[in-house]
Amino acid sequence: MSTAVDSVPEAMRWSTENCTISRTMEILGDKWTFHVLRELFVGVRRFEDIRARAGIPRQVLTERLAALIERGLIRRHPYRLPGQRERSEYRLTQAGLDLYPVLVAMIQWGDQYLPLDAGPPLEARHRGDCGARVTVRMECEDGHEPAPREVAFRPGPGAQPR
Amino acid sequence: MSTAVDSVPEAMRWSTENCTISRTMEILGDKWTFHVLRELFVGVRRFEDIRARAGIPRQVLTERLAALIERGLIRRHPYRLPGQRERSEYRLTQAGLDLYPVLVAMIQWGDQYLPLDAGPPLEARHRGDCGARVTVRMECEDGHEPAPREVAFRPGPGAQPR
DNA sequence: TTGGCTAAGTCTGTCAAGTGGACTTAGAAT
DNA sequence: ATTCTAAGTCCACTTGACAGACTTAGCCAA
Repeated sequence: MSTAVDSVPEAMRWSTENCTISRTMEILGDKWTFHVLRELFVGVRRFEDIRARAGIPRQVLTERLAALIERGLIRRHPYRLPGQRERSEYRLTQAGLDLYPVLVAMIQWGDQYLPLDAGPPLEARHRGDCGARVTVRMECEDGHEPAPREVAFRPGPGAQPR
Repeated sequence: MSTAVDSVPEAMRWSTENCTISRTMEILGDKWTFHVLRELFVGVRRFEDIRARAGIPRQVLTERLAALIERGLIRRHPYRLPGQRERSEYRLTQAGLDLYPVLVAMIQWGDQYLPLDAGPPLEARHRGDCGARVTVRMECEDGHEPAPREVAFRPGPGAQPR
């Protein structure tokens, strides 16, 4: 069934140049970067451990860690195993930790649309006594909880005409 | 300052094989796929419009659209401009729309850590009368709102030992 | 009925990036 | 001196991105 002509979508009038999603994806938008972040989020912090668990080529890992440091998402932290020289661990900074909602949202989506028979392999939980499962939800400033279809992206104050 | 040896992180005992983040990133984890999704989320649905706005090579766009269709995130929808033959638009399915929290979380992070002088170029808003800004927040099942440091990823029922 | 127009591809050669495997490095222990 | 290890570099190879030209299929005007 063919549709009547929609008017040109409003978004066509605005530039994609400075889009926040693009700029965020410049940093995260890479398969390996996400694998690295996952390892750091689950507490694996050493080069060799990350490499072996995530199956990343060394060169790529070196490059991605350097990029994440430069972007301020992680920092080096020296450690020393007994009988060995000092080495570096990589830890999330506050900026990195603040990606939690992104990762939790991804897990939530994946658990819904790519479920495993055995159940979710990874769960976000409230640390400490509480221990309850953590989810993300959308909420508007008036306190509603809009369903996906009730949400729309609109140009904000920083939008540039094309 | 070097640290005492941490015990081996618990995550090291579990496989990354079936990790939900990885499996989700198989689908989303690509710069261009995200650009395509952004266009669809802001309402740009036609091949040429997406290509031109996002600056995607045609071949790549063809390939990514096919992949998104196969994964069930988008579907083709025929349309007809006056005086032209029928063509296809691409629209988000429910599965695609349910990525809203992921995109909103990314925008929220980007607006915080990669801010523009002019303000956010893109805002998520509650459609219709409300029109208020939409954000995502983490919440645990006991009703707390944990800060990032209070959240932890733990192996769930589907976790596989290595 | 020919030729032009357009959106949506397809084709091609080039070049950058990812990849697996071997090699190197720097402290510490033997 | 030699060995060990985590971290990193080097190399050759292959895959994928890329820009630009070309193709296709309906519709229209002349």
